[in-house]
Amino acid sequence: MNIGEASKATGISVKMLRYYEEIGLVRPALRAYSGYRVYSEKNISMLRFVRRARDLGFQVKQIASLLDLWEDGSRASADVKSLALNHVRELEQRRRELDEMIGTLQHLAHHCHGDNRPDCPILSGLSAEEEEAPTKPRRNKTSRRSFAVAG
Amino acid sequence: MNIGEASKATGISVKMLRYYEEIGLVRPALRAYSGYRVYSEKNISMLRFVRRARDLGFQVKQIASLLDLWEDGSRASADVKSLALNHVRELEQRRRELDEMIGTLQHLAHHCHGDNRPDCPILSGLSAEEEEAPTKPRRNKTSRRSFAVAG
DNA sequence: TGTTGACCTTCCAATGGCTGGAAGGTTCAG
DNA sequence: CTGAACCTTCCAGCCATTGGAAGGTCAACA
Repeated sequence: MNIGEASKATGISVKMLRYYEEIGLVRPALRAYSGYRVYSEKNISMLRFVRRARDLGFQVKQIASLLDLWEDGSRASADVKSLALNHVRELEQRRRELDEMIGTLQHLAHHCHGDNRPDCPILSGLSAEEEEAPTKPRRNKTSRRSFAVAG
Repeated sequence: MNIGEASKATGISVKMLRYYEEIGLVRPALRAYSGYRVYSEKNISMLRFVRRARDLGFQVKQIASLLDLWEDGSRASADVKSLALNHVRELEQRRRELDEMIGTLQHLAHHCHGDNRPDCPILSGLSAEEEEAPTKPRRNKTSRRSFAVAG
């Protein structure tokens, strides 16, 4: 199977197949005399595994770990589970952040007339000093403020 | 106010302040004789606006549009609202995708013993051919498959 | 047999939104 | 005057991916 067929079989683009090889996520494919990459059925199932993991939002490094476990017949399922659950926690964190954004925006939009007048609570909301309790701390090193106005 | 103070006042890193200027998201700051950037209170409130928009997940291009509207006294609030609601829809789409990932992973993890034996439904799940109805179509150009096994 | 045209190869560049670091200038307190 | 804490520019890298150029290979068909 050449790279185009492998792409169709796995749902990974040709570009990505080469990229995954380049970064060492998967072992280099064998080559035909022509220099073309040749994929075995085993390669294909590995790659499908990779794609499914990507679809679940795993990063390349995590997929590398998963692949190691996948290939390791003496793995402990606990290791896989912990990796998976850690990832779930990350996804849930991202979901919480999304939820907060959606909530805030919907709240702002709800109060916006949405007509041809310029008054807009969305824009005022975005201009607001700093509303409510800041849920996540600003990623600022220090929070002391010295508001000297430069001449 | 120099760039460090502006950073503290807005919650945008010094690097980002320079970057936003470079990509044209905000107008170049005035300069002192020394070459240092000098920020006015008006700059600061613009930048705060920018940060709040980023915190709500808007991309730089969208923030540029929002800034245009913000500065345009004759804007129609409908334009702002539509921009915001479009963004909400994107966020909701991302949340749906997250939900699906989380659901699938939790389902898999739930069936994994998580002990020191190697059997692991998570890994088998990731190896699975193609489970259920594919919710989103693969981003593959064609879906015909030709599984010729290369010699 | 030659010619398409669809493949394949490598390499280099760009995307977005940042962060880091080097090399050097400025400011300010001691 | 010295030193540190700023500031400046520029260049490079991160992640996962896409795009394109320049060129080699393969299969079908005239």
